[in-house]
Formats: sequence, C-alpha cells, structure tokens
Amino acid sequence: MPELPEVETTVRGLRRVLDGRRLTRVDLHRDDLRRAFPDGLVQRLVGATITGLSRRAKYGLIATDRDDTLIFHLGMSGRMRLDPEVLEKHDHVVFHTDDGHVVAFNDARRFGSLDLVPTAALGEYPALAALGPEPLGVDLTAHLKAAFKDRIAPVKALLLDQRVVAGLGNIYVCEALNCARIHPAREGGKISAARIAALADAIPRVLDDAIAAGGSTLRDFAQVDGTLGYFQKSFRVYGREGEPCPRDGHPIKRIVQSGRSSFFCSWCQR
DNA sequence: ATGCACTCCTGAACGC
DNA sequence: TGCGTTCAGGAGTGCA
Repeated sequence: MPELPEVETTVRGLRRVLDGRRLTRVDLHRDDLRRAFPDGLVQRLVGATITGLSRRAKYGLIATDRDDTLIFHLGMSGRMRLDPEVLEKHDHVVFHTDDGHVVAFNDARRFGSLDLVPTAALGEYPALAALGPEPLGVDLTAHLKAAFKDRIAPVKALLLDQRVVAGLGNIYVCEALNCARIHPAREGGKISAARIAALADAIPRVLDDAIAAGGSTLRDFAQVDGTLGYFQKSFRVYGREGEPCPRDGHPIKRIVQSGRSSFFCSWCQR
C-alpha cells in the first residue's frame, strides 16, 4: 500500500540512521522478492558508506561511496523496521550499520523489490526511466492537459499510470479526484480545463498533507512502516463507502475499475 | 499506441 | 471454533 507519502516518510526515517554510516553486515534471508536480488548484492554493500538517501516516485534510493545506488520498492506490504527487538517472519533483508543500528526490510506479500545499480546508470534503470514527473513542487496543470488530451481511458487509470504522474496509488488518486470533483470513470480527454487545474492543485495538496500526517507521528523511527501513515490519516473518501462526502454529505459510492476499488461521491464528482 | 485483464503473494476480514 | 472464500493492491506482462 505504500504510495509516495509513505515512501517519502520511510526515506526520511531511514536518512536519520543510515546517512553517512558504513554498512558492516547485510543478511539475506531469501534470494528474491518480486525479482531475484542482484548478483553480488551483499559484497557490494558491505563496507560501503551511505552517502545519501532520496526518493523517486515510490522508489527509495540509497547511494553509496562505491558509486552504487540501492533501489528499494515497498510494493504492497513492504516496510523498514528499525532496530527490531527480534527478527520476524518476512524480515527478508537485514542491514547493520557501523554504529550498531539494524534496519530490516519486511515484506509479507513480497511485491517489493531490491536492486543495486551503478549510480551513473540510474537514468537507464527501466523502471525509473519510464516515470512521469514528480507531483510535488511543480505546477502539473500543463502536463496533465497534455497527458489527458484525446485519451479515452478513465482518469483513474491515467493517474495510476506512473508514466503520467509518478508516485500516485489507488488511495491518493481517489482523494485527489474527490478534491477536484472529478468522477473516477470520466474519460481523460473530456475533463474541462478548470477541473484539470483543480486536479493539478489537489494532487500535491493531498500528498503533502499525507506526508505531514506521517511525519508528525514519526516520533521514533521504529514506528516507520508502510501502514503507519494510512492509519494515522483519515481519508475523505477512500474506504468510506456509504459514509457522507466531506463536501456535501452525500453517501460515498464504490465502483471497481480494472480490478481496483474507486471511492467517490456521485453528487459532486462528475 | 492504447486500453485492459491477468498475475504475483500473504494475511485480515468475513460468512457459513 | 474452524474452515473456506474474498479482498487488498504496484507493476509487469501479454493480448486485442
């Protein structure tokens, strides 16, 4: 479930304990997640010093002084556990730092991934190269207008497409569409300029709010996990079928689009 | 190029 | 109580 805000929160939490630290040990408890781990993963990491942590879309990027970048994706159920008292089931990879901290990458459903690529080749990493723009800190209006033009796919599907906007998932797409009063099934090419502008405004607002909610509850990095932000944050429409729309009180409906639930208000979202 | 169904996986929630 | 079923979803694949 981690979307952009949860990954951002995770990266911020990791930065506090990993940035500038040397990895003294890396334990693999299996040899793959969604994909096989890269060859030489452990050897390339052990002894390396972490020089920086960042995020692109839903990917966390951990750079080392060996000019490698560790790319992690939390998938559906992935989370980073700091200094676990005991290792649990699904703690698939465990990192140890030179100052005694332990970070366990736990992922029950194993939709996550771990890759290690030369930092210089990061731009050619296929999953990163295909990504659309980051939604924070920029005005998406013109980009969305161009991306939606002549598209007959539902706006919900377009926003979930990481090539259109990077980092959105099911939850925050539902939230942003409610804010912008757009029906999730609306054809991309048939959204008015005004609604696109509202959407471009809503997307970063919804994400920033979620990051703030996650960050504010992040007293101890031990709490950092993919679900934390969701549980702390109350959504406008997501998961609230039958409850009142926060804007006008009409009951929230749920439809299934390409196998995913969409929550929306049929009164104000058109 | 575009749209969409299907697949991976486990655990929580639900129904009988 | 316990079993079985359903659902959750990111991203990649494959097909029309």
